[in-house]
Amino acid sequence: MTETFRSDFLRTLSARGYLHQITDPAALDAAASAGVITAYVGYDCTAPSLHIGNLVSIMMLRHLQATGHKPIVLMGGGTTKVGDPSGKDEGRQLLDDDRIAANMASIRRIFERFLTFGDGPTDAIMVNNDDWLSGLAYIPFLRDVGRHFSINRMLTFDSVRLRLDREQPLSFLEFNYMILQAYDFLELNRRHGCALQMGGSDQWGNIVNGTDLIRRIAGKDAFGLTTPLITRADGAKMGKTAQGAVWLNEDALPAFDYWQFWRNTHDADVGRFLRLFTDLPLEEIARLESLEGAEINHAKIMLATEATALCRGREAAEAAAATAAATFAEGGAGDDLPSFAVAAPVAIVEALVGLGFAASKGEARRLVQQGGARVDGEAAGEATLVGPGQKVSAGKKRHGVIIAA
RNA sequence: GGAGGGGUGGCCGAGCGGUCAAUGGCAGCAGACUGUAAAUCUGCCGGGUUUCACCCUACGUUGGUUCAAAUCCAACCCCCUCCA
Repeated sequence: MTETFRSDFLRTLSARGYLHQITDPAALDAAASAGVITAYVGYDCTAPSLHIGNLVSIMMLRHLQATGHKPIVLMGGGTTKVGDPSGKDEGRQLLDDDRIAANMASIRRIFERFLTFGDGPTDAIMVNNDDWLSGLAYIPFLRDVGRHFSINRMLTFDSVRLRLDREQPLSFLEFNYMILQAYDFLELNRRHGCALQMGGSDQWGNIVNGTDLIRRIAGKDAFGLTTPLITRADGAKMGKTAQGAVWLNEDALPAFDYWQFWRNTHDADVGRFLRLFTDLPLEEIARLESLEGAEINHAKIMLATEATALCRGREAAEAAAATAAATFAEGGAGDDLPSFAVAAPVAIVEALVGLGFAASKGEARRLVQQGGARVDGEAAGEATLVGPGQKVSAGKKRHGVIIAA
């Protein structure tokens, strides 16, 4: 996607590496140049927090708003009840309504960090597709919407075809997901004049279904845009750590850990991630990216602090950066480190488990035996006791402090 | 419906009566080297404990044979291939 765009919006997305496919690039560019366009991204409510994998699209909404357009955050309260079959071999476990509502409430908060909500023309709004999906009447829906979908064609979409090719079961419930998502787009087009749906490349099929449906029923043009799948330089899927997903919510992942995730980015990914996940100007990124050797650590610190500031606030980001500096550069301990409260000194093994650095005492013992456990920087033996005020480290990257109960 | 093959630790994949908590690879953890990077090398990698040992839980499910089963038998569940 290297063509030159006239609109700020597409120029920005293009320059920062967000573009994978666009249904009609020239027409979308013209529309974005001519006036305010309204665009949406849909989010599942399958977990209490979104994770790094959703961040690309969130940043895209941010750039959309920054370049003078209107973002809609669509919460998939209704579609989550169905489950997107894309890219999965097995049907997703169905969540009950309470769970979905709780997840949605928890997810909402993160968007306020990235977008400005309100009633103005380019203020972001948040809507829940359960509002229109749950009340749908089956027969009218089939007659109005269902008639526009060709089974023959749906069977050719990756999300469906891959399942069928592998002879994995695909329930009728899941088969309907793409129809509902297309209908969402139509509904948003009607209600809010939404003309663009964005998403990850795995959503292409679903998105195209939506633009087609709008053309057929409303007789209007609508656009779709997808981002590339973001992988790490070593090919691994991004955002997976040993502990699991990298969550955006503070209660699911402390700011310090979030900061550390970005700080540990591979050299080869730094430039790309700075463009995608921070607001830093491109010239500055080019400069940071050109640093070599140990110098590139400055770029990583910028990446970590800027990315954390967006998601958790500037204050939390600075605090995390300060903790990292105190802990790693000065060998001390920062305020953001995990802590474990004890009433009296305990065995090193207890402390390692208590701090969450080992899943079992056996694992903790192994850590000690291999010389990976340290107390205040000194290698610890199995007999070592630790008490309040001491710093306990597991390996070089995990540090915690013992506090008084 | 008939014939055959298969279900093993987070994943892939050996084992096919004792020496099996189960070869190997991936992932993960630690150590060395570094720059809190990558690559590389080394060690660890079910749980527990009073750790060179012992105990518990594990090889689809449930029973059985045996001093002894992931390995043999039966039934059941699920998956794959071919035939109808």
